[in-house]
Parts: sequence; structure tokens; C-alpha cells
Amino acid sequence: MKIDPENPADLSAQIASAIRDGIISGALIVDQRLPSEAELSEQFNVSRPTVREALKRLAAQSLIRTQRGATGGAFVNRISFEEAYSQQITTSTLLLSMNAVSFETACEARYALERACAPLSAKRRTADHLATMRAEIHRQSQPGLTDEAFCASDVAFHRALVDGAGNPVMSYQLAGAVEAMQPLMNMITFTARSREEIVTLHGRIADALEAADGTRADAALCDLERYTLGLGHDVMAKRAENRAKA
Amino acid sequence: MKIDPENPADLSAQIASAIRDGIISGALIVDQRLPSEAELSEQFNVSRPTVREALKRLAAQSLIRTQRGATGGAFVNRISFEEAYSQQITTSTLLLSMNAVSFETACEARYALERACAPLSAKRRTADHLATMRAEIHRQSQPGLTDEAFCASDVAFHRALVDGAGNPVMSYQLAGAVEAMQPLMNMITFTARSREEIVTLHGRIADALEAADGTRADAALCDLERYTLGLGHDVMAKRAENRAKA
DNA sequence: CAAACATTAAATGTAAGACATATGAAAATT
DNA sequence: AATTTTCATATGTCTTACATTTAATGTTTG
Repeated sequence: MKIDPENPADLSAQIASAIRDGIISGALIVDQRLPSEAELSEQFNVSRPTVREALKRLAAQSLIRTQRGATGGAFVNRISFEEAYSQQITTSTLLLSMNAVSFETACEARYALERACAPLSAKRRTADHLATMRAEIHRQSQPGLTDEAFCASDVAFHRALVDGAGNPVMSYQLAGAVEAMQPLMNMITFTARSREEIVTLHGRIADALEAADGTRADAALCDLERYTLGLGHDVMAKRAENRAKA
Repeated sequence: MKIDPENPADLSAQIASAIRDGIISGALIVDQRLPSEAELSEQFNVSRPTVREALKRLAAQSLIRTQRGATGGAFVNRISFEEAYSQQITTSTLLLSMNAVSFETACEARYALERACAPLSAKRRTADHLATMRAEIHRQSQPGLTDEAFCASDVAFHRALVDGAGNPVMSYQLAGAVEAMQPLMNMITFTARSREEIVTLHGRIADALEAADGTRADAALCDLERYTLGLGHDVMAKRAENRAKA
């Protein structure tokens, strides 16, 4: 693991890569302490700042954590679901916003994956999950809500649905799909009428999950997808119209 | 964006965070050049190494790329699907291996998500996707194959299935779910009998997709999930047995 | 003897200055 | 006019130094 070619380009990247491989392969165990920066710089025959750059790269991926002080150092980090969530979300969000992914494509992916959670969530959702969903539905029906707050509540509702499946791996995977849609959804101006429609559909979903009826939940999600897609189309059409005027 | 509290802890993390926010919020556009390291260090009132550590953090997330030379510098990077894939995969793999996720949980998540692709893939898969799947099935029926190679081919088969849905966002999301399972699958010793069974099930999936029959593909995936789960249980049981002996 | 306090050592965090190297653009030469 | 040379700029790296945090050690005192 501790080798380094003579290639004098991007030493810090190479070192980061070597350590990363050690972690992935299991040669470095969780909570194990890496050698100190001084020792690493000796091992790799580079200066301490170079080692530090490498360590910062790994810290950015939550692969290590550092601690100051006498017993400090860099430790292999047990990547938590929370950290993985947030990385997933930033990556997904940027991927969508930077690559001109169409509303349809993102929407299709999101609902296809979410529908995969529906039958599991119908079986396993707890009273807690249902309560969260009902609370978000109630919030969504408040008249004074801004569009952003409405979207945020929408995300919270859908997260409760996904978490109801009781499978943390699915929650993690879905985090990206659900949250990354929010910027796209934020572009939509929700009329009173459309909010009402969405609240109704959310209610149908919650009812189905409460009745442990996965099929009905799936159907409601399909309807919601269709409706959301329609809203998106309207917005895009209006934008095209405005562009034509200008 | 260019502010920094007096908190003298983790300056490089704060700077990275500030720039990251700028990218996410859209204040910094793709391909836009950041100020030079010297300028940044002046703006933030820190030294150049500190700025560099911050930039390396961002580079590790593929948020920026750097270029040497006269017109060089740090540029906001358009995160490609490829890069997002590989980040997804390392994060997912580590998350699973470090958090004692059970084989059942991972398996359930993977097949639930994969089944979400089935109906879309039945509609849209190209001849290319089918050819890849057939080729992998053929490879899987070769007798001399190692277990690792068998698993790798399995992953390739399932990726073709997922890609067949023609939705890059789904392919991205699924990359983690499918590839992160591989280390868990690699622990399984595949007998000739079990390989035969899996190849048969893969054949059924390919047939269903060729016939554009999403329902049949879904059923075959369900069977495959059940069978895989059974294999996993056998392995775990044998391990427990061996532990009891020792 | 024990507890509170001070000291110390080891590690990361930050700074400053220097040199190496890559690279595009301008200037000089043929 | 085309080619070569020079040069300025920016990143990549090294060296050295100091600041800060933190736990262990040593010391003093009740």
C-alpha cells in the first residue's frame, strides 16, 4: 500500500488514493489511527503540507477524521448513514443541475424508485412515520405557505414514506433521488388549486400506507407522478412562451 | 459568500464550505475560474497552504479541477455521470462494509430498486443492452470461471438491465446499489448447481425484456432475489457452524 | 495520601518564503 | 510570415517556524 511511483504529478492525489485503497480493501480498520503526518511524510518521501493535502481529500469524503492534541491524529472513520446521505444529496443535486437533466427524466427516476419503497413501507411503516406524513400534509394545506416551504414539506413527506420501508440502505439511496429534485420543483409556482390536488394525493398515499395496502399506495404515487409531470410541463411551456415574447 | 467567521478552527473546511455553497447556489458557474490561490489567501486572510487544503477538499468531491500553467487555476467542474458513479460506488461500498448491514437488507434494497427499472427496461432496452446481457449470461456458464469473475459478470449483467431503462439518473442511483453488493456477493462460494440456477434466471430476465414484458421480468427478478437470499443464508449458516467448531 | 494544579510532550492547524515546473502568450529571430 | 525564444503566471512542492489543542505526567498542597 505504501508505494508511490516516480511520477511527480499530483503527489497528494496519489497518496490519498493509496490510503483510500487501504481503507476500501480493509487493510485499515475503522477507528485505526494512521501514522502521524510527520511519519507519513517520511514514509512517502514528501513534505508535510503534501501529506496534509492528501488527508484533507480523504476527510472531504468522510473517510478519515482528525483529532488534535497529544493522542490525536487521523483515524479511519466509520462513515455514518447521515454523512453518506448528505454526500449523496450534494452529488445528486449538482449532477442534475449541471447536466441539463430534463424534468421528465428526473421525475421518472424519482417516482420509479419511490414506488419501489411503497410495498415495503405499507408493510412496515410505524405510527411515527404516519404521524410525520399527516403532519406534513396538514402543513401543506396551510394557505400562507411559500412555494419553497411547500416543496420542503413535500420532501419531508416523501422521506417519511421512504423511511417507512425500514431499510436504511434504501433510505440512503433514495435521499439523493428525492432531495435532488427539490431545486427543479422549486421552479414551479404552485397555485391554490394544484396544492389542493397534491394534498389530496398525499392523503391517498397516507391512507393506503395506513391500511397496509401497497398496491393502492403505488397507484396513488402513479397519479402523483402524472400530476407532477403535468405541472412541470405547464411551467416549461410558460417559460418557452415568455422567451418567445422577449 | 466570501466571509469567514473568527472561529479559528478548521479554516480550510470553512473556506471549502464557502466555495462549495457558491457552487451549489449557482453563484459560481461551471467552467468559471476561481481566483488564484494567492488571491484567495488574501481574500480570506489565510495562508496559501490553508487555501490549498480547502481546494483539495473540493477537488476530492470533483467540484473543481485544477490546471497548472499561465492560464491555469481552479475551475468549477461540470460533474460528469462517470465521476458521480464512482463516488456513489465508493461511498455505498464503504457504508455497507462499515456498518454491519445485513445481507438481507442490502439484498432487499438492491432488488427493490432494480425491479423499479424492469418495466422501463422492458420498454426501452436496445439491442445493445440485450446483446450485453446475453454475452454475460454466456460467460457465466463457462465452467472455469472464478467466483470473483462470476460476480463481476453478474454486476455487468445487472448494469445492462438498469441501463436498459434509458434513464441516466436511475443508472446513477442504481450504480451504488448494484456495485456495493459485490463485496457481499464475493463471500459466496458458487457451486456448479447454483450457477446453473442463476444463469437460468438471468435467461428468463433477458427473455422477458426481449419480449418487452415488464411483468415477467419483475417476476424473474423476484425469483432471483429469493434464490440469492437463500444462497446468502446458507453461507451465513456455514460460517456460524465453523465458528461454533472453533 | 489524595486531589487540585502546573508542566510537558506530541500531534494537528496555520503561516511565510522559496524554488520547481508547466503552460500560454508575447516578443524576438529567421 | 512562421518559428523559436523568452517571460510572466499559476499551481505543485519543500522547508522552517510557530500556534493550539489535548492528554499524560509531575508537582504541590490540603
